[in-house]
Amino acid sequence: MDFSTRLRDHGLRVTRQRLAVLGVVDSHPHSSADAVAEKVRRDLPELSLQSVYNVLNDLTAFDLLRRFSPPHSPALYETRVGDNHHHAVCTRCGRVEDVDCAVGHAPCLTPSDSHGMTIQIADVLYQGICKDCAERSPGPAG
Amino acid sequence: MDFSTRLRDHGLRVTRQRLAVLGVVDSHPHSSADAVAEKVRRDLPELSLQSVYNVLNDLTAFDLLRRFSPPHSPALYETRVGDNHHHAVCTRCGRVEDVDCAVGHAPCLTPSDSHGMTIQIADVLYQGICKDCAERSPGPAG
DNA sequence: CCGCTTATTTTGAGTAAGTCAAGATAAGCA
DNA sequence: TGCTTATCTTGACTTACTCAAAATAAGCGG
Ligand SMILES: [Mn+2]
Ligand SMILES: [Mn+2]
Ligand SMILES: [Zn+2]
Ligand SMILES: [Zn+2]
Repeated sequence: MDFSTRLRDHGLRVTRQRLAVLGVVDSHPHSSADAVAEKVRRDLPELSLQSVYNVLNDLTAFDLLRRFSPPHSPALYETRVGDNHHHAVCTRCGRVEDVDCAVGHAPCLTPSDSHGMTIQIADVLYQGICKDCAERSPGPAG
Repeated sequence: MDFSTRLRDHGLRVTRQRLAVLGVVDSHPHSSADAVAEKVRRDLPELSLQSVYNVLNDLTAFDLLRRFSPPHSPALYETRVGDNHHHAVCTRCGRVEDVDCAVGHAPCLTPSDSHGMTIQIADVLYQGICKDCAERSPGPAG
């Protein structure tokens, strides 16, 4: 189902700004608001940064986008929603990779004890050193 | 082992500021920098917020503290390090609870495929509705 | 297609969280 | 006790993001 249809299905208006943001996030997963703005402006130079934030927030609320917040980084966005996949972040260069759920189907949604909380999302963030950074300087973490 | 010893073991100086911050974080796990500053100032009124950031950053780097960054929240700190435990955050009230690793001992450290990255930390962040918030208004997520 | 309604975007200001750098202070050692 | 330099404080600054009001334009009824 294309983005226009999905927007309409939620009662949201189909605007150039929303379609452009969705297109950029779709082709550049794990982009920050700034990065999205910069790329969208190649097609839509007059796009305001505020609109990028508006669009990202609205579409995240309606689950057309997914947001996650790695440490030392602005929030990142992707169109891959609903599959509870995880992320690995390189602590040296910030590189982000998708990681499928470790132990079969969404096991992370059933924690051993959650103090009576009803869990809806499990965001798993792996932190480590990516291959390139390890080759560049094989020392310990940093 | 007490905090002074652990500081010295890393070649770090033992200062009132560091001990006070460690004490507050220890008795108030999952505190933000602001919250730490406010509580430390009951004993050490002249403590600067910049020093709180300095101390939290330095001690996190030496693994005397652990930091994590829930969405829509400043970074939170705790003294419970090295056991790879996880966190559940209420999306309504922000409450944070510790959650032991779901599937035995640190399974989260071995993701199915990490694109060649050497994983060192797995931060699992469960998001949901806490018991109190659910009782207050039992509707769907918020 | 036209005009209306109101969601969306833009503009401009403002805030929260945290960093950077220079000088003052004090921890640890001789 | 005095020296060295890590640490702390002060003050300015940045980044990431929010808030509110005015301008624009999407979608609908005619
Ligand atoms: Mn992803
Ligand atoms: Mn904890
Ligand atoms: Zn890397
Ligand atoms: Zn709650």
